[in-house]
Amino acid sequence: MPVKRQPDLTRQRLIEAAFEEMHRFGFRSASLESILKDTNVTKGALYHHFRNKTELGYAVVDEVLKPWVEQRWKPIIEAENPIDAALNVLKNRLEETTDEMISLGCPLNNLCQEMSGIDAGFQERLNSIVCSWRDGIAMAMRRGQENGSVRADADPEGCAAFIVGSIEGCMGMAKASQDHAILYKGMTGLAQFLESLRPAKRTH
Amino acid sequence: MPVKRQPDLTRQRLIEAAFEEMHRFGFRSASLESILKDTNVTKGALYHHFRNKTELGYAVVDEVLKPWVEQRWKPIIEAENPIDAALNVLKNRLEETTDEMISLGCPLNNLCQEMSGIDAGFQERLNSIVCSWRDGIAMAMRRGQENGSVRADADPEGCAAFIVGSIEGCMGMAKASQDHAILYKGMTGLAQFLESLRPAKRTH
DNA sequence: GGGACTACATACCAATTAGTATGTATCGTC
DNA sequence: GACGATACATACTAATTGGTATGTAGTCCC
Repeated sequence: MPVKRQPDLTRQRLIEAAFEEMHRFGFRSASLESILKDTNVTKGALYHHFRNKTELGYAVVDEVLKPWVEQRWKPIIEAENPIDAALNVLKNRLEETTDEMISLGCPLNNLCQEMSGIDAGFQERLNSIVCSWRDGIAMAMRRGQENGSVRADADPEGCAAFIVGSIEGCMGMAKASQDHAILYKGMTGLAQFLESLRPAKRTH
Repeated sequence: MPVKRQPDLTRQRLIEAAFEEMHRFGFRSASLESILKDTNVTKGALYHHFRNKTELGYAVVDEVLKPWVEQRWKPIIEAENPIDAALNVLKNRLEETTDEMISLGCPLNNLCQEMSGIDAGFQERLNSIVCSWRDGIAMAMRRGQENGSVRADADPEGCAAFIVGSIEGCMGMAKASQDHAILYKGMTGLAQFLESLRPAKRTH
């Protein structure tokens, strides 16, 4: 006899479909009907699992977007030599960024730009993701300064804000131009900046 | 006898109100009714001046957003020493960026992130703005390389893409965090990058 | 001043939206 | 196996949306 009810799976399918729909159209233009169609779930089921559209959006951020972001930048945050790690991760991210991702943009940045100014619930959740990314980089830089892989006069918080900002920004400009090459050029500039954070060679 | 009809002014008021509404809520969530309410213009008048909502949006981009952006970065593009000019403009922009602007985000970036992936008309128009900004910076850098104010081994196109990306990105992250300080930190990082573009001091 | 064109104004429409009310089948538990 | 709670399914609603049809008054030109 086949299993007829799998509430956890139903819920999971809903937030994953919602993530895609939101990535494509943004939260406010995401259509619940469209999500239901994609998942073959009914409206009754959706409103059983989520109180309203906003709660569904929050669940997407907490349960899909957050791990998605964290997993992507973990290598930098855990690295001994953050500059090497960052350059390596940047290269990998650059290679695996599909044309579709360029066209749709970074799901994190998309939501930030759409919702941060108009919904406190989204703002808090998204900011917590951005903050832990930024703080992770700053921490890695301080560790790098301790072990000598990062120059001592660099400001970890400032650099972290700049790095995160330029990554999201270059991704966004690549989306604006619908051109992968813009991302490549931007990341080359970032690589140059990262190199400048290495300690100066011994002169004597 | 008072003037009863001022079609040009009516049109201007509409696109300016639409610019504000779009800045606040994005294009798709911008409500025509709300724009009409703000301007005391009727629907008939609006649809006399614009064929549909999309054409209104295009007019906003071409006639309000484009000059708004161009005027803001003109000093860099025209400068003899682009690095000095950029640092100066950055400082000014930073000072004049209000809390409301942080909260709502850059109107250019907002629209790019919302519309580039889903409407070719917006994409082309917005991209033309981004491109002329980026190209202007690249041109200024080449000029700087010729007159010796920018190091010769820098890649103008790459740097321009990085500079524009990081400005928009840091602005976006400040919006995400709803914190002016993030913009300040990011722009400090950018200033550091710009300094690294100066020619190395003669060691001879 | 009269006709024609422009610049509006009003009222309406169809589609889509998030959300709800209510009914029913399945599931775990005793 | 009964019973209560969970997990759905169906049908509907109210509000908002962009867009249109049609009417009217100002404006310009001869």
